[in-house]
Amino acid sequence: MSNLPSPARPVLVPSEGARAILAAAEVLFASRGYDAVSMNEIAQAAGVSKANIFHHFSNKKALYLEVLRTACSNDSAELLRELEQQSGPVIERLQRFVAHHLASLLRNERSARLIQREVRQGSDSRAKELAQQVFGDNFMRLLTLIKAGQAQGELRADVEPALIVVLLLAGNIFFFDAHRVLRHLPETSFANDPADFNRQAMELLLHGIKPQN
Amino acid sequence: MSNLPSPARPVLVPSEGARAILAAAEVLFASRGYDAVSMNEIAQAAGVSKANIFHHFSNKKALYLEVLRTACSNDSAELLRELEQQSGPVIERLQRFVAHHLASLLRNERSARLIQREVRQGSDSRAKELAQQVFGDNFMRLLTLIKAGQAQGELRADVEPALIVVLLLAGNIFFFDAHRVLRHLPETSFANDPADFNRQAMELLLHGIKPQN
DNA sequence: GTCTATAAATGGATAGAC
DNA sequence: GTCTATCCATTTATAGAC
Repeated sequence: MSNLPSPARPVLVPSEGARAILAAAEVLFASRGYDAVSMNEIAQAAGVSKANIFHHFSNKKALYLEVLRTACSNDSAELLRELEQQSGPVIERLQRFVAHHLASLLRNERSARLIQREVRQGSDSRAKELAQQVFGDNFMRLLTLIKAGQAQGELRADVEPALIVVLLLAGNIFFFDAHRVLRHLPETSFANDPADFNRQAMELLLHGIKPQN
Repeated sequence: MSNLPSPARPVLVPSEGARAILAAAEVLFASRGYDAVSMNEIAQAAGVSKANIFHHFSNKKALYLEVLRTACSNDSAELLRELEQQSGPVIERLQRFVAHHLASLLRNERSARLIQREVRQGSDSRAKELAQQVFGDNFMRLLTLIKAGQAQGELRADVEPALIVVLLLAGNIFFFDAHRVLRHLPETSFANDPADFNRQAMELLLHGIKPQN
């Protein structure tokens, strides 16, 4: 996969056929990955001819990148909005964000899977692109939120803020990835209840697993 | 993908050619996934003819499952050994395990990626198989370790033990998946130093991110 | 924009000699 | 066990009519 399409590109309004193709492709690419899905299959799912796909998209890779691009911008925009509209104590804001983030992952499962695939198997230059164009804004906003909490004494000041961000996200993403497997392991009732997982994980992260003296 | 091969299967010693094929296939499947890799490619990488692969393995899926099976048993065995040889205070044992686990993920990057792919895109019945046959033992051992810590007062008793296990693993797996991307985000010096990440993350998980009053 | 028909290449898998 | 040669289905992509 080559570069992520530049955001300053002229975005034409897609025709009805094109939208049907994009929607069908998103479902298929997300659930089985780029290589396992054929253009034939996409055409059938979209209810158009295979040649019609090549009329709207120059080749398979271009179609995939278009699917990926819209997934990225949708998800990213949604989370950014959430982060901006926040108010109140930092801890509560973090709690709301984390809950919203996990719910958003589960609700937009397809986009999330697409993006994660890129994170994991993309090249090094692609990792940089993703960091800057997709995750950069959200990450920095979380960072400043946490620094604000530290400045006000709501959070410990002797911890790297980025580490807190990472642990918050790690829990959510692990839950998203693994809850199907977790359910089959012992004593994991929370695996069926994302909100409950969020509550317990946040409580744990706030107070630690050591008894308070 | 059908069932994981039964562990009680008669394991014949593989010939030299078969081992070369398995090794080449592991590299390719791990880095690009099942569908993106062709038998032609594997043959070239292994330095044998394509027909020879079909002599040793009945078809592509069988080859893939064999690769996966050895990856699972190797990784799982290594971690089980680590957990069994442990002694000392529970917190220190957890710390050693977590460090060992992350190092093992990074060292055996290929096996880890193969197994993770199965966790993420496998069917529901496959998720159950993985939970029981691959992760079950390690998970339960960690569980009893944490319960021991709670019983002795080393750890808070009012937290679900499985949740602690999940958060420990989540940090490691997130680091493993995302450190390439993390490196390009601001203030993430720990992204280049797994041991440092482990230290800081464990400290945070032990004491929490709230100031101790 | 949409289609049918077809090209050109590659995919997994087999036959049969050595 | 290993090879060359081949089969056949499927793949991406194009040509050209409507």
